[in-house]
Amino acid sequence: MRAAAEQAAQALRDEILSGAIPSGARLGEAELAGRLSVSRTPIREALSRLAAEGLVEIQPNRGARVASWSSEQLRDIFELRLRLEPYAVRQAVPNLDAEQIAELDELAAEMMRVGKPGRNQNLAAIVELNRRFHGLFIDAAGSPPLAQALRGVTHAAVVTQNFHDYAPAALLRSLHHHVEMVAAARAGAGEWAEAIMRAHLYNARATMIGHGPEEAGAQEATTGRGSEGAGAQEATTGRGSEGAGAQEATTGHATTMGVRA
Amino acid sequence: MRAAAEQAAQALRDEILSGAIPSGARLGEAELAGRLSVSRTPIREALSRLAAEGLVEIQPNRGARVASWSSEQLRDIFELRLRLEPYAVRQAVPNLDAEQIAELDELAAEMMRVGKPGRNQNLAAIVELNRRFHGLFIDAAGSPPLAQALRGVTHAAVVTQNFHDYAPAALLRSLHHHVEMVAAARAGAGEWAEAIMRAHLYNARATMIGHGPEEAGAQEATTGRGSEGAGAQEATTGRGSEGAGAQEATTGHATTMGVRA
DNA sequence: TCACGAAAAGTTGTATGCAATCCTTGCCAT
DNA sequence: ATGGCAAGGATTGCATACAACTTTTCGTGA
Repeated sequence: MRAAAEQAAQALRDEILSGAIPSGARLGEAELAGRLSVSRTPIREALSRLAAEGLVEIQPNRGARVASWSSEQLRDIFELRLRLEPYAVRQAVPNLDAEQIAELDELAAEMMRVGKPGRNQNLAAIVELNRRFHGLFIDAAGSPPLAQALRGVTHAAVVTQNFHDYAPAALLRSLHHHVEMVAAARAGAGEWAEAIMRAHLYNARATMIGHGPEEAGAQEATTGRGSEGAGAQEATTGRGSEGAGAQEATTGHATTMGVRA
Repeated sequence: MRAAAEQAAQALRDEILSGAIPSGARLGEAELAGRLSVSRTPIREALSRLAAEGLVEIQPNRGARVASWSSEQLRDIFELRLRLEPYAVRQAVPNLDAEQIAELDELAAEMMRVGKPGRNQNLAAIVELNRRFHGLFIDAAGSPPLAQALRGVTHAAVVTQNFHDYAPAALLRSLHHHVEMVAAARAGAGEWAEAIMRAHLYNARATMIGHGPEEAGAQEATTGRGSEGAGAQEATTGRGSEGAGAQEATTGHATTMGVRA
């Protein structure tokens, strides 16, 4: 897979993560092919890749849609992140060189800048910055299997984590966590960074899906629980999508994207 | 993706997991297409899927190979499994119904049968049984994100875990773990099952890659560590592969498959 | 003899055409 | 009026043809 397919995948990734294409929206192959000026073949390739990353869901003979997550799945995702990401950060800290720490510093600072309440608060920009921030730590952990396991859920969660639902106080906490994490990394204190990451995730989870692990009364007697069948229940989110006018959609931030129920 | 592609993916998965196709072997699209009697298109689709699962590695413009893991990656994989799979088992236990427990029982018993030392010890069969055993627990945990994260590493590890390297005593321990896990599940004792799974993984890791976490002296100053570039360093494992004579290869168990360095 | 380079063969990447499946719309019977 | 059914349209899945890249091989010159 190269040039066309990779490019198409990246374009779609950006559009999805930025919210230009709302979650649940249908992704017709012909439409995408026309819009991105490539054939359907690389489009299919790209959709496969994004499906593997968890960004889109493919149903046989029925096309692809932008993925969406139930609040239950969201709980699962955070449970997973809590189990892996603090560990990843601890492993990463000793591996970080000066350049990487500088980049983390820059990212954290930039997020503080664009996230500061008031006008010209650019929440959409945070999504991408945040993704790079977490991604840098994950890569630096130096464990490809760990990175692969986390990629999907950070993508997924980050998309959902559209920061629009953040209460101002929680958002500020989150941004300060980033800064503190950089400080911990610079000090070479892996366990410090790990602790902050854990707090970071708890904070995010609390705003995302009511707080607490809800450990008790969790099973609620869902008998078999048929593995993982496609659970996209008619999420046809607007978007008439006549002609090739997808440009102006880029500006509109989706408000409650990702969360299904 | 359906019929042809799914079928091709399953066929390749089986051949890889059973060891019929040795790790590191090249997977030419044309050859596979001819052998499985489908076009190259579904083959590419299948390879993409398997790459997402971590079973094959794709290098742009250079084709696909059966994945192989360095002993360092193997350590990473077990670190990941240790972090996720015991938890998965604990979550799964309350969800298991009688039928599933019966199936687990059957699988554990069957593994004891075919794994018992002596002649007609069928090690190849254990790989598949073991995969189903672990997979059943993982699915029953009821967390699609968790399942996806684990799928890759259990696949990978199970492939490597070809049981040929097991010392007889370690293999027996492993088989007894399965039986005990079923007992714990039947008793509804999630924490018991969790503990056994943890021991199970430690035991596997010890035979796989020298024991111990090797926590100290782990960083060994690998400076940048360029994210995740393709690190398949000429693993051209024999297999002249003239003509379409891939049938007889099905019988030969690869002896030290998966482990690269 | 070795190194460098170019051509050729083989393989992957992309585009397009056709077949199969699914969804929609309209009609008919109850 | 509502439910079921069939035909049409639209979309996905697969196959094949062509283009681009990579690797190998053979030849030439130092």
